[in-house]
Amino acid sequence: MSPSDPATTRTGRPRSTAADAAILEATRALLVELGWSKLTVGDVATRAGVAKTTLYRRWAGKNELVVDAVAVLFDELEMTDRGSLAADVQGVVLQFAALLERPETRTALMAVVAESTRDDSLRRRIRSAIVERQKRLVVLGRERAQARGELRYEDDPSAAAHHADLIFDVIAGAVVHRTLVSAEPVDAAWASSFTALLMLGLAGAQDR
Amino acid sequence: MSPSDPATTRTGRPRSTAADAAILEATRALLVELGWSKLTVGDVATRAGVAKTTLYRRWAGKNELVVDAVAVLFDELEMTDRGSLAADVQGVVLQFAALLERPETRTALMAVVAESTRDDSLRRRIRSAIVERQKRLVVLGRERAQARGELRYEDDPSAAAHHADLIFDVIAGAVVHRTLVSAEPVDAAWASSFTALLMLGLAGAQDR
DNA sequence: TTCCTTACGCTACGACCCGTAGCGTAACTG
DNA sequence: CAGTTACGCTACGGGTCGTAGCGTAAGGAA
Repeated sequence: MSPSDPATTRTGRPRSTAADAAILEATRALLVELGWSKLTVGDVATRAGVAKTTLYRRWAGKNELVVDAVAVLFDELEMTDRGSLAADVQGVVLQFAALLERPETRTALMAVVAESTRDDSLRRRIRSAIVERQKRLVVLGRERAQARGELRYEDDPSAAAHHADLIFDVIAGAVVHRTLVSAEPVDAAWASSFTALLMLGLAGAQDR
Repeated sequence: MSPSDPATTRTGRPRSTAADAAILEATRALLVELGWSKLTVGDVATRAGVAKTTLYRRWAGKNELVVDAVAVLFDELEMTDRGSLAADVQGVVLQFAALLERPETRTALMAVVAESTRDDSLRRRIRSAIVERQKRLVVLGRERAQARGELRYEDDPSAAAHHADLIFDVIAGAVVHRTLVSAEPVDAAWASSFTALLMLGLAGAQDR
């Protein structure tokens, strides 16, 4: 996470971990105040009480900085066992939606994804810092459902991985699209309808 | 679409519709070559063979310009009747995925959505120019499925609209997320798995 | 035709942001 | 203590933005 890892730096003055924290904190604050497009690296450095050169020693630019600044927010996501697959899905949907309600993530998430379409290293950074964190919840929820007998265990491990990826894209994609593209709230009612659709399918969801 | 609408301009020299077309075409070409972040308004004007001031007379800035330039690509989307709801879903998924494979849309779509989180007028422009165009397909597919007897007719028109919105967010969201966030291809196999999930639900999709 | 109005191409401009270089100083190591 | 790296600061060239001002071009109205 923080670029000041003493494992690589043996001698000389060590990187200030306080500067790391101040920079990331300032980045989040300015994302709230200004949004992605008006955020400048110089502003972040000033707000953090740090020289611009200090910031550039740690991050290559705005993209990488914002990814790291926002990534920690995804640690809030957790998968409490709610007793059934449907309840777990609904819970994770509402948690993820709450995260996307925050102005930092709202303005930053799609922006860095857009940038990543032309920058492979940025895409990998997003994957490891953000995407994998969310996907863990899906894998965990699936395992719980299998233990409950709500879902079958897959024989083929490759098919199981593909299935988990599919579920992940459907859940995360629907919430993101609803929030940022359709720009309508993910409330309990929507989460309930979505969960029903996911559990029962198009035809089945109409008959509940 | 094109900002040169003679309805408002009565007297004086009319706007050049050729300039409109050249600007939008140049925008798409430079989106392919440079991507969203490195695209500059000055470059577009030069490529279009037009003065920068001419461009600014028509569009407020990069955001609005790119939305209009990309919007026409969504006219390609069409809903041919494939005989069943599942086939229609799979068809529309593959069509939308093909659109997202194009470098113009790939780099531009999420970027303007990200911008729109802080710009209401841009959000409305995206909605009318892009989102509504896609949503029509969902509404049409639903009506066909109802006519076939695959889906029930809803009594409450408000519930029907919510249901269509939900389906739209699920389909479009999953395809976008798979393509741009997970950065993996939407091929026939994925489309088939997704369609099965949407038709049968989580448990049902495992038993096909 | 002659006027009036608006669009066009061109140039120039201040403002802003980027990313880096160079310097003297600070902090930690052997 | 000497060696090494980080820090704050200043300054800079390069690029983009969005606008103003000019003379000219292309239509409509008297």
